[in-house]
Amino acid sequence: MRYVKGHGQQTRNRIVENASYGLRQSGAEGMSVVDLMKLVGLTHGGFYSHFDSREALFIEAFAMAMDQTVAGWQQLITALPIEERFDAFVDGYLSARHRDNRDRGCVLPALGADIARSSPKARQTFATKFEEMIDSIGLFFPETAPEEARRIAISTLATMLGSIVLARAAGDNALSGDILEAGRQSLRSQSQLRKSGKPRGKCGR
Amino acid sequence: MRYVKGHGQQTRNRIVENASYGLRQSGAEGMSVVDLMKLVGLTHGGFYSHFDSREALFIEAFAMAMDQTVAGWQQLITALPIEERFDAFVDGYLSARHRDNRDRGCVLPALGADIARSSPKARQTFATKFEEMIDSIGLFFPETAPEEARRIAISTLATMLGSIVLARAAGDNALSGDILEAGRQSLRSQSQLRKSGKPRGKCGR
DNA sequence: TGTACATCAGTGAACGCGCGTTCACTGATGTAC
DNA sequence: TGTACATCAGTGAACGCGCGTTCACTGATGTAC
Repeated sequence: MRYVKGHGQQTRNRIVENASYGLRQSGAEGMSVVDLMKLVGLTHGGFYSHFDSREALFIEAFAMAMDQTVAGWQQLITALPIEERFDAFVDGYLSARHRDNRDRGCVLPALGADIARSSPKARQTFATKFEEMIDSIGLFFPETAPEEARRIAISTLATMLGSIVLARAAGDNALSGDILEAGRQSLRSQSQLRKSGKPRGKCGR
Repeated sequence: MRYVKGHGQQTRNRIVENASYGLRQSGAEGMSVVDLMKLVGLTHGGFYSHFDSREALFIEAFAMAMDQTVAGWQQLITALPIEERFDAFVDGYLSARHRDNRDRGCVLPALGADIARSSPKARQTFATKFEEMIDSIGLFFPETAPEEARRIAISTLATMLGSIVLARAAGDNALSGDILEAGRQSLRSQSQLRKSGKPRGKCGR
């Protein structure tokens, strides 16, 4: 083979990319090397020309899935005027379309629970990229103090990923719709309150 | 064997109970029949005296994990005066202890993503028991209209499970602590707002 | 320019392994007489 | 009360299967002369 220069690298990228989709679709344990290579259009033996092990690919594919997730957000976000961005982000995330398309969707609901059981390297990747996610969401709140923007970003992500996990578990029915709607309403009303400029009461201890 | 009457049923219960813990610890795919039976103190062959298949056990163990989760909440809740219940529930759920004890913790962060990939029977179980969870949380808001109590219950659960998923992925460090704290603050400030009796603005479309 | 060789992505049979599952068997108990 | 038999939870070897991984090989391309 080796048709053109850089062909090997290109194949390698295709493997990682397909793995990034397959992982989100089927979970960390759900995608075999044979199935993956079939998807790419090659036989399984060639896999080890590109990667030392399935685990090594997992690390890379997971990192790509995190990157693609953030990139998707940023693309959506920058196409809209500032004041519409947060609502559009929430509506896009908590949509039936996102619920029904695991493979191209956010990596957090798809692989979140798996990461806790993964290797230290994968978890380090998570920690680094998750900080990027937080910063990315934090841009929605330019007028808020950094520590509070960070808190809001984190709890927003938690609510969104939790809602998608529940909506996917429920399936495609009234309950699933209720779950998405509950998440949207909760995030929207919190957003509205922030916009109205009311100082939030310091609560607790 | 067969030492006493009902011994078989008792063993069966021990298998389901251990599976309910093992599933939450290791995920739907992570616990083998051999490992499970070792935990119970028996050899693997005996498993099929009690269950038709691993899948049949999964259904039952998952149902038990859902039941145990709700039962744990109700136990915690009824031990406190009404006005302290919600905060205590949130603090207990979004605690380092819960993060670090997957096997006895809430089934949603542990198995939520797996359910979407499970059999229709398991998903039906989820839908039924999840409604019980919602109703259980809804009791925290006795003065709120039922539909709104339902929405609040769902989004509260989503935020909590999402926070635990993220905190477990992060591990046991500052980021993990930030995630738990962000969830607590978000849920508390929403709770405070509801208590202050302000009519929430109908937002949207 | 033409020829011989090196390179290396990709092939596909084969490997050991752990899994879920089956099955002939064991042996302590309950039951019939 | 004592004996023979039925019951059935539990044992552990064995099964087929799919998995991740290895390896000798292929064959189109790049390179040296």
